[in-house]
Amino acid sequence: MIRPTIEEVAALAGVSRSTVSRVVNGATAVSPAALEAVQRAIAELNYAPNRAARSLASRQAHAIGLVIPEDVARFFGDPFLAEVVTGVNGRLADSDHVLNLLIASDDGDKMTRFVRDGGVDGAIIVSHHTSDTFIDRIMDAVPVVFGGRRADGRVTDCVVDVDNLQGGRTATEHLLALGRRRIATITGPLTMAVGLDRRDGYRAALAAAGLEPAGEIDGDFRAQGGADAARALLAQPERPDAIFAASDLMARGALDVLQSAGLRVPDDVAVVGFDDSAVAAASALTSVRQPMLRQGEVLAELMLDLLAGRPTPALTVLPTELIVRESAPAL
Amino acid sequence: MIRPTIEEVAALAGVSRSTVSRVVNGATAVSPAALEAVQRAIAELNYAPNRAARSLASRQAHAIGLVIPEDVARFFGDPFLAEVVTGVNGRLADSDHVLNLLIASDDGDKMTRFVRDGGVDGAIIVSHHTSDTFIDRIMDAVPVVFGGRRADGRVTDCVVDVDNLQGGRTATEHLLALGRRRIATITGPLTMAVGLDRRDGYRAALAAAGLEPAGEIDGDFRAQGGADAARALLAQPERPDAIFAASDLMARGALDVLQSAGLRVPDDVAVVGFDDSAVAAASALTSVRQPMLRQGEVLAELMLDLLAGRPTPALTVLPTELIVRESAPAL
DNA sequence: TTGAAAGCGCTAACAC
DNA sequence: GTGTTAGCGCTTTCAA
Repeated sequence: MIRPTIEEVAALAGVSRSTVSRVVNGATAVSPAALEAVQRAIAELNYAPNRAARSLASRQAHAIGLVIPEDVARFFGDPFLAEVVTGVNGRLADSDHVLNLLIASDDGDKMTRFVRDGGVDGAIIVSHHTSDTFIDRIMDAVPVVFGGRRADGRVTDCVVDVDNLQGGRTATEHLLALGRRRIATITGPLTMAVGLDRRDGYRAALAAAGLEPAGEIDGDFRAQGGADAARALLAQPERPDAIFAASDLMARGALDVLQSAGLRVPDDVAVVGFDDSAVAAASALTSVRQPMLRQGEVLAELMLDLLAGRPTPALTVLPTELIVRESAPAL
Repeated sequence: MIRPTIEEVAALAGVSRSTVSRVVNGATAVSPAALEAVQRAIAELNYAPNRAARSLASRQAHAIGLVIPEDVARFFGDPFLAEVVTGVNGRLADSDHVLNLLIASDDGDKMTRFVRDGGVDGAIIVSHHTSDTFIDRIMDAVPVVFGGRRADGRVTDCVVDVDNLQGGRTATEHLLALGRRRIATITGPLTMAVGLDRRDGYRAALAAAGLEPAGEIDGDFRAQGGADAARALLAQPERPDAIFAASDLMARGALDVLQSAGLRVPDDVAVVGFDDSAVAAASALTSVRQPMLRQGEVLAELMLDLLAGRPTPALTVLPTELIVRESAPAL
């Protein structure tokens, strides 16, 4: 498998290397005749430009990195993130950038160096925490697009967020409309903006109704965390009559615990989740739907815009929608 | 953020570029004095070699790709794969290769081209199906290491497998020892060697006991698939008294269905899963443990060996172990 | 042990 | 529209 060089293509097509290069890079000014000759030669030789050479000369990697936080298992277990990645990948499919999922390893900063040394042209960061130290180091090397605001309030160029505040509020209002008065919440990590926002939406709705939270416990977005949190909630002196969990996975964990405790859902405890992922449908869970795939697509789109020097909005907020199912049915 | 070049480092250290290059690439023959001067200069300038230039000159990407099958959601949802990736990443941490997770998109072959154009030095392929067309195309471009045999029986250089046959057999024998006689299985995809092997182990154990399978249904490794399969099993004229599911996720899905159907586990139906992932522990599920992290580490290790030209075994088989919990307790 | 010199395969001015 | 000419920043013989 010897790869042909641009030189050979040029020779076969009877043109210069420059012309071949022009064709390869979306010919702006090439005669139809030359264009065709080159395309034919490329096809015949099965030519593909050498990435390293191209990067070196053009100072572009033609690759976009999507940074996966160190805790790979958590990232992989999250249906929301899977959808986001799918969206990003889909949008990038017909660009000439490849997607590289990069793991943010702690040790020696490998990922950071890769990014800084020109491994990618830009980075998409999702599922980030206040404790992530790599963010600043890659931000001053390449353009970065964030899925979700930075929880520490740092300013960033470009973020795609979901209206988590409204989502938390809607979920809680639904529970209130159902007549529930002892509403608890299982939050996401409070080191993440999503975690904070959903909780704040919950608080806002309760406050508007003149009620106090009936319990706020961090469930870390995972099923196990949700189960643990639910147990803690049940151990409280006054049992909640409703739970708003900031992710479907946590809601699902809570559902298991409620069931084991012999409590009926929604009769004894109504439950609302967040994401409207496959788990929600499978568990008849009322959930706040967020456009996961779309978020990925927008993230990719913005990155492409940024790289092309097109103007981009600093903040894009995507809407949420309450999907009502049996765990907290309509009145 | 202007990156210093090797030239500047050389100047500061008072040596030639060649010497700096030698130091950067694991100095084979550099005087202690030069070595130190260079190291000091590198530190002072915060120098890191330009990836593209390095790749171009050395014809090495210093990167290893781990190919993620198109169906991102399935890959991400699988705790086994998350562990494997963690293992690979961990082993690669102190090598000078970065790990790139690459998504095998269908359209236009983006990932394949990336690999063939020198984007990575080698590829690790896990979770592959007989229908995957990209495999052959990357195999003739770079060294490839497989997690799991190819289900179509094609010969490959280097595969790391788990003793799935034995695992399936052990699980089934345990159920037999419990006195179960109508044992059904929920298989993984039969387009994957793991799927086939675990089922064959199950069959072998039954055959040895002179029994027939009480049902074999494909559950695709996911919770939803496991639930659907369990429903199909319950719809059969004779209800199974035990189920061996080829993954914990499927076992978990089955557990839910059994519970909804008012059946007691293990009294009415005993259940054994596979993976011994977090779900198993959380659900008190008896499961066949496979060394997931270790598999990732071995995969990475072999790739590194391959790239270094060291001899590598064509097949490495890792052992499994039955972990007994309440869903199929010890006698 | 070290340096000089010749590229790696491509892009990007610049001239034609 | 097209070719010529320089490099991009590094590795790597080859001599010294």
